[in-house]
Amino acid sequence: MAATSIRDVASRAGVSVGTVSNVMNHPDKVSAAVAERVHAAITDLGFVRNDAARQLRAGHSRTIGLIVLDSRNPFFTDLARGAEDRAADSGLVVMLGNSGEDVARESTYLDVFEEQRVRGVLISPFGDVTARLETLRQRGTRAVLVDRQSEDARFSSVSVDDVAGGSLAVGHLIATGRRRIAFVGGPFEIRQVWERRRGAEMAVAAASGVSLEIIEVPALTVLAGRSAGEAIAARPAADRPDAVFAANDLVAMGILQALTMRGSTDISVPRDIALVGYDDIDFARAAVVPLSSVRQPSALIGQTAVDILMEETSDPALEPRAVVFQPELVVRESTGT
Amino acid sequence: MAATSIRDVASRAGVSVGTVSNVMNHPDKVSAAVAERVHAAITDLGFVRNDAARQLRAGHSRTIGLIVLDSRNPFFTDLARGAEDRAADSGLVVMLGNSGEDVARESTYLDVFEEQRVRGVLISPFGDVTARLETLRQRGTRAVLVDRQSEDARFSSVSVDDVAGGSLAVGHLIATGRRRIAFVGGPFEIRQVWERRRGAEMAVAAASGVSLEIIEVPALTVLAGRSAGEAIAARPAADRPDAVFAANDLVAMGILQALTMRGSTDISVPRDIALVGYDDIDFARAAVVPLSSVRQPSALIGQTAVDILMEETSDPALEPRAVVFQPELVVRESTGT
DNA sequence: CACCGAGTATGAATCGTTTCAACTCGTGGG
DNA sequence: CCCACGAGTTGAAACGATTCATACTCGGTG
Repeated sequence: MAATSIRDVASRAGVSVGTVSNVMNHPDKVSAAVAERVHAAITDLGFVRNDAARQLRAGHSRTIGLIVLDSRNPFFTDLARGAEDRAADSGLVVMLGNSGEDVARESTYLDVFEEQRVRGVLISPFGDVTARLETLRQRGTRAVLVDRQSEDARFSSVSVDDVAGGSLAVGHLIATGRRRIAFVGGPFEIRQVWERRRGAEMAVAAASGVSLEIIEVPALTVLAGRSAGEAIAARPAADRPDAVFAANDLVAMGILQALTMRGSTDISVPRDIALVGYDDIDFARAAVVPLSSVRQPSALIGQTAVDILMEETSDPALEPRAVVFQPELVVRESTGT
Repeated sequence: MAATSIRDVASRAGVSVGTVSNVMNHPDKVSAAVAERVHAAITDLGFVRNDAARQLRAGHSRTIGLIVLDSRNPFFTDLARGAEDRAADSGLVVMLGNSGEDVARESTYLDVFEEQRVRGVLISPFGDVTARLETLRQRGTRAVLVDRQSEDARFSSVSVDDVAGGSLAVGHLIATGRRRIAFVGGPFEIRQVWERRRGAEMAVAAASGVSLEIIEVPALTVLAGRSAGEAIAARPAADRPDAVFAANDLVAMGILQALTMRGSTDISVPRDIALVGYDDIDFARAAVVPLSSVRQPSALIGQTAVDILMEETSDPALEPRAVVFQPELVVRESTGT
């Protein structure tokens, strides 16, 4: 509770508080001898700058807020990692908030981040937050959407073309001879889910004799995937799809577990049902049946988002811009032979 | 850039700043009529409290710092999730820092968190941080170790008995008839790794005719595991261990990938090599061969750590205490028939 | 010898909130 | 009719770092 302040340092070093501040923030304005003495005083007293005071004066903090849909999804931890690394380059820290696909939590995090006067917010939105982000901006806090484009281009965004990804996945299934395809995903309020589905529908429409069944799940989790997989396995063989495109890898792995773990009925992946996931998380390749998946440059998304945020905060007049990466199909055994 | 302050709110509501503050922090001290007017003014002006100013006055912030060894390891994201949830109950936010098994980053995060005057630090230490944490405490910032016990009981900790876990894993391997066991893990500066190894050694010592080989890896990652697995697979069959205990599930999954993916040599898990991991992450059960693992109550660790931190900050005189959970073996196919 | 300017150092003002002692005012008891 | 009391309200002080106009110091120049 010593609570040594800059004033204590000043008096011990025999200089004024302004000088101490200069030593720390504008070393060029200070003579070597004085700097030396001040540094000695700082270490002697174990002085640690109070960031709250600094930021009160500065008007903004040294942190970036990041809100993700699911902090347990490796895709988002990779994204966060990318953001964190890039932020560190600018001496910033990332505060990670997990909305868990819950509008209340999402909103709470926005509140907290605004009270903290974060440098900016990176958000993978769940609810309809455009209005909220608009008022945020009016009050001086920028936001960049991650993993999703701003529908009306009012905010910068870094995303991946999910429609293309969906087409890629289902196009591949069709090319390998599948005809009764199921899309497993949800909730559809998540735009990414919706767009992957749209991509799937486009691929189906472009082929002939191919059907697409939509199986909605309540969340993009392994558990939800397992339930969906069990439901599929419980059907008579003739009613089952011969291929499944899951909205992300967690769901895909849940489905895979359900299909492969039931001892009695023998459903083989990929023989009976081919399976494609989305995100290409590290664990996908280590799955029971190594999972084909649509790869997104997760860390790069986080890095780019931070870059854009830094540009925008240094020049607030900048027009919002949308960076869109292209996804890439990774074929493994779950759709192979 | 409106930067509406509490003063603006006060003048618009026709009251003093003290009253506005009371409306927000001590509603009981304020008449209903005035509270009403103040709330109206707040919404009219879109006032958002400046947390920096609040915390400057209060002397501490509303955040908790958490430093983990590897933010990509599901064990730690689960732990973080537990901490985050519990913190939210007290209106706090968790700042997540990833040391990535790097002393410099770890130290930087400690610096940043101290400047931010966080409520407390939860840390899964990598380097030798006791001295550092000691000075932190002297200056008023408490720390709680997570996933590791404080050797000299100077800090509270929430951990799991890693020696017991190691014994559990290797005991199980021995009980199922394995005799040439390998422990794959590292770096040994990570105490958890060291203790799991110790547990393994104890189990081996308690049996007869069982050997334990130590294979060191540079990090607890899938990649490191894969290299180790490849090295094992490259040996002549007679030189290979008949069981492997991996220091965590990431390493185990890497090993599994290496053993199962090489087309030529046919090594079967568990027939030729049984495999046990550690942490029982969600993905372990979905692995190529569902992975036996030692389960830790990850989220509970995070929750408990926050609880302890809250207790200690509200009563700084409290003696440090160590909560130790017991691990649990989960048997799946990788060590089964 | 007075004056200049570059190079340094000073310290009061400032950021926005919370706290707290002091004040106001209406009410009920004596 | 006065006083004491309590509930409600006020406004200035404090938190600690940064900024910036001001002041000081010296060596050099006209």
